[in-house]
Amino acid sequence: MDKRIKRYLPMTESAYYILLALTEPRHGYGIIKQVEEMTAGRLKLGSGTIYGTLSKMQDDDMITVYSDEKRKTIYEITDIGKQILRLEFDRLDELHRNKERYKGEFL
Amino acid sequence: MDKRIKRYLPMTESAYYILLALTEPRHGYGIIKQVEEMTAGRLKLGSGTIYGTLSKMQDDDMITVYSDEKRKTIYEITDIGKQILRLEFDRLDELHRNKERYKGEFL
DNA sequence: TCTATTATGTCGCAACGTGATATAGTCGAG
DNA sequence: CTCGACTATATCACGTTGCGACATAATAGA
Repeated sequence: MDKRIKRYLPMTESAYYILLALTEPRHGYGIIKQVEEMTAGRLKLGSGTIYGTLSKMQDDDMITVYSDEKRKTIYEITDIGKQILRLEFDRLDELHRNKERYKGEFL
Repeated sequence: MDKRIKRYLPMTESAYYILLALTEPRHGYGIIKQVEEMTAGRLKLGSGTIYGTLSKMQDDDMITVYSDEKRKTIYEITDIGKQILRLEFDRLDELHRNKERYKGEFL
């Protein structure tokens, strides 16, 4: 596992949901709407957040620009992106386990 | 729910584990060791991280300084701190549910 | 025609994590 | 009794990041 991958962990909530929204190729605005749906309206991503994160992810080969139809830019997750997402899944599992283990102390 | 609380969500991994380590009052170094144990050595908090986060949390009444025995400073979680932690638990539940729901698409 | 929605992009600020650095007490091995 | 390892706390500067604000424009419907 190289440094490029490690740099992305822990993943921010925004970055995590942006990647998770890419179950299928989507354009920026579609990602915003998908994340809103996944979080029941809780998380509304600002344009600076998606387009900023998206171009950073592109630099790091986590996503590719899929196509340009009219003025839409379609993003697609790469194998590297999937790999990082899976590592984040593992981290989330750990967080979840520790939550279950200790939450009783804080009720 | 006031702004003071909302400002802490989403919580960073470091802040989350620091609070979670306060199941009982602990001093800074004890928190570092407890977090290391909870994460099986994965997360080693730097001194800048704990003492920085700890004094910020103190400013926001999430923790209180419990006592000074010799040169140790003991930190204890407050009711506000517990409240924020519980909201973070809820957010983590949502993350976990969405992970379970979509992870199949990335294997 | 006007307004809401879709759609993309940039800029600067504030916040955060962290390593480096400094300081000092304790305790066991040699 | 000395030396190194570990315990313990604290501050500073640095780079990265998230994100709101702002700008721009096309499209669809009222």
